[in-house]
Amino acid sequence: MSLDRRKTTHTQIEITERQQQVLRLIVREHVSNGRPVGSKFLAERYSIGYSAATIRNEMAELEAAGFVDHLHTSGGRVPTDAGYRYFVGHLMDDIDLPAGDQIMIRHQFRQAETKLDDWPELAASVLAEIAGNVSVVTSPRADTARIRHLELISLQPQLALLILVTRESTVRQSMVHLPAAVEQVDLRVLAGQLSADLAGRSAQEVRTQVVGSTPLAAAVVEQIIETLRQIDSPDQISIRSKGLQNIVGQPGIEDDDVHAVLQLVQGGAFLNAILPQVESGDRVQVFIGRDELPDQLQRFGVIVATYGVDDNVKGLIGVLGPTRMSYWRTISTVRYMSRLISDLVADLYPAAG
Amino acid sequence: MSLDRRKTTHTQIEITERQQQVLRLIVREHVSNGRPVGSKFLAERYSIGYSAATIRNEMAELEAAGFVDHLHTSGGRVPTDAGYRYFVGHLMDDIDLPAGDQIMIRHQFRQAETKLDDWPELAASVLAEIAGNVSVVTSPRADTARIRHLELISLQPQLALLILVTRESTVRQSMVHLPAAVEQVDLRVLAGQLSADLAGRSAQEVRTQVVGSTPLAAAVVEQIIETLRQIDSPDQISIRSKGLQNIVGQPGIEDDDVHAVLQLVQGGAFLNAILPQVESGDRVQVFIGRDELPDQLQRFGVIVATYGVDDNVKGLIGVLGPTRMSYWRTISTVRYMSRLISDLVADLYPAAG
DNA sequence: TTTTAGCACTCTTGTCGCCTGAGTGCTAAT
DNA sequence: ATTAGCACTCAGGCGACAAGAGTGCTAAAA
Repeated sequence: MSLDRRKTTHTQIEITERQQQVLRLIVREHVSNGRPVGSKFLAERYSIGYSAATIRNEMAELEAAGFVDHLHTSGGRVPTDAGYRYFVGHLMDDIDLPAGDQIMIRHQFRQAETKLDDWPELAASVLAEIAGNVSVVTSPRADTARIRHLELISLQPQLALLILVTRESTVRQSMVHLPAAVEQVDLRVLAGQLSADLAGRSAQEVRTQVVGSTPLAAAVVEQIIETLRQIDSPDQISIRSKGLQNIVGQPGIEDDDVHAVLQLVQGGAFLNAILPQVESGDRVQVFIGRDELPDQLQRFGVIVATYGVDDNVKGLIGVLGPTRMSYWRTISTVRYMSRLISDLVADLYPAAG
Repeated sequence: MSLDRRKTTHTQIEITERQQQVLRLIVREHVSNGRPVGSKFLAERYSIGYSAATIRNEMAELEAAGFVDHLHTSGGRVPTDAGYRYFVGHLMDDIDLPAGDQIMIRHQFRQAETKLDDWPELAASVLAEIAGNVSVVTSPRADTARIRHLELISLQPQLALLILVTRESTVRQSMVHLPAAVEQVDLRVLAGQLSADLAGRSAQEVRTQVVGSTPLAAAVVEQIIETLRQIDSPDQISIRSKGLQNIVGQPGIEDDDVHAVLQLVQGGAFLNAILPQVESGDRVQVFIGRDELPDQLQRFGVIVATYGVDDNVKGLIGVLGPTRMSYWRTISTVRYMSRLISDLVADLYPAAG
C-alpha cells in the first residue's frame, strides 16, 4: 500500500532542488502557523546557507510555476492548491505513523469487536481524534447483497418484524404487513423455510425465482426484495462522521465553509461528491481544493482510502480538513486505519469471497 | 400532552398586562431580527396606543424584574434567559403545528417503516429541517433489556457472529471467540436452545441462572451477558443529530459556541448533560441558557420531549438552538413529532408492556 | 554567473479621533 | 398616568496615521 502519486506526476514542472526546499519550508511553516510566510522570516528562523534575497528570488520562480501565491503586494507567500499537491507528491517523507499513535489507535479500536454494530462510528471517533480533523467512514458494502439468514417476529396479528442478515453481516430490520393474522410459530416455520430456500441469493435472483406459493410468503418475499434493493442502492450508504468541531475557528476557514461542510457531510451529498473520483485499490488518495473537490470545499483537502476484502465487500475511510493541514500525518493515519479495518472486515465477512 | 409550565411558575414576579405586551413584542422582534430592540422602534413599527416614552418606562420595569437587559447604555433591549422563560411560560400562544407542516412531516416520516433500522436518523433529519435548528434523537431504550431471540453464525472455525434481538427489537451483533472449532449446524442447534431457554431474561437473570453446561455454551452466554449489559449501560445510548449547519453564522453565536455544540453533540456529552433534568411524561420541556444548561451552552435553548410507551420503552427527541429562536414553532414541532414516534414505537414494541 | 546587501515601495494591521444614529434616563408639562 | 423634550451615552463607520513585514529591483560582491 503506497501513496498514489499519479495525480501530481503529470504536472511535471521543473523545479530546482533549492526551490523544492523553499517550497517545503513554506508549506511546513504555513501549515503550523497559518500565516503567510516571508523570505526574511525563513532566512532568520532556519539557518540555511541562503540569504533572504536569494529566497525571494526562488519564491518568485515558485510563484511563476504556480506553486505559491501572495494575496497582497507585501504579505508573504502562501502555498496554492498546486503547491500542496506538489508537496504531497514529491516533497513529503512517506514514513509510517509513529508507533505511539499506532498503539493508541489499536487500543481504542479494540472494543470494536464487542460493539460490532457501530464499529464505523467508533472508527470515525478514533480517526477524528488522531487526525485532528473531520473523519468520514462508510459502512462496508458488497456489490450485490446476498441473503444469509432471515427471521420473522410477530408484532401484532397482522404485523411482523423482518430481520434480514446478509452474507456480509449487514443486518436490516423492516416491518411486514401480513395479509392475514399469523401466529409466531407459523412465522418461525416460514422464516426457516425461506432462510433455507433463499440463502445466498441476491435481490435479482429472489425476484426471478418462483416464490410466493401463499399470499403470506409473497408478502414477506416482497419485503425481502425491497430490503435487499435498499441495501444495494448506492444513495443509501450510511456514513459516519466525527470531529466536525475541529474545523471551526481555523484561520482561513470562514463560517460559510463550516456551513458547507456540515451540510455536505450530514446530508450525504459529501459522499456523492467524492465517491466517483475514488478508485478502489491499495492506495491512499488525496484531493486538494479547487478542481479536485466540489466548489463549496475549495478551502479543504480530502484524504481517502478504501478498505475491504476481495474487491467485493468494501468501504471508504477518510479525513476532511483545511488545505492547510498536516498531510503526512493524516495520510499515514488514514493508511494505518484502513489496514486495521480491512483486517476486521476480513474476519467478519469470510463468506464474501 | 401540554406544555410544562412549572419551571417558570415558581418565579412569579408581578408584571402588568402592558409590560407583558411589551415583553412579548421585544421577544418576537428580537427573535426575528436578531438585533436589540428599542423603544422608538417599537412605537413606530407597531401602532399601539403608547408612546416611546411609555414603552421606555415599561422597559425599565422589565429590566428591574430581570426579563430584559441592555448591554450598552444606548443599545436597545434584549430578552434575558429569564425573559425567554417567562415568554415561553406565559406569553406564548400554545397552538398546534400548522397543518401544512404536519403533512410534510408525516409524508417524510413515512419511509421510516421500511427503513426501520435507522428511523432515529430519519426523524432527526425531518426535525432538523422543519425546526431549522439542531435536532437530537436517541434510540429507544428499555429499563432493562430482555432477550427475545438470538442467532449464531459461523465466521471461522473458532469465531462466530452473535446476533441478539431484544424484546424491544434492538438488534446487536458481536463476535464470540469459541473454545473449539464448531460447525454451523451445531451453532444453529445451540442458538435455538439458548433462544428458548433465555427468552425474556435480562442480563441479571441470565447471569444467576445455571448455564454453561459446556465450554462452548459458557463462552456464548458470557458474550450474551456482555452485550445485554452494553445495551443497558446508560452511556451507550446512541444519539442521532442533524441540522448542525443551522447554528453557524447566527447573530450572537460565536465560533466558540459552535465548537462547543459540535463537541457536545458528537461526543455524547450533550446527552449526559441534559438527561438528568428530563422527566419522562407527556410534557414538552424547555431549558434555556444559563442555570438550565451546561456552561458551554449559555447561549442556547433546548426543547425536549420523551417518546415511548408504558414508561418502559422510551427515548428522547429534542431541538437545540440559540436562545433567540422561535419557541412556539419549535415546541409544537417537537410535540407533534414525539407523538408520531410514540405511535411508531407502539407498533414496533408491543411485547414491552 | 550567482549571490547578496541595500533601498524604495506597498500593503496590512492597529490605533486614534471624529461623527452619526439610535437609544436611554430624566424632567417638566399635559 | 402619560407624553414631549432634551441632554447624554455608546457602538459602528470612516479617514488619517504610524509601525511592521515583505516585496522587487538594482548594483555590488563573490
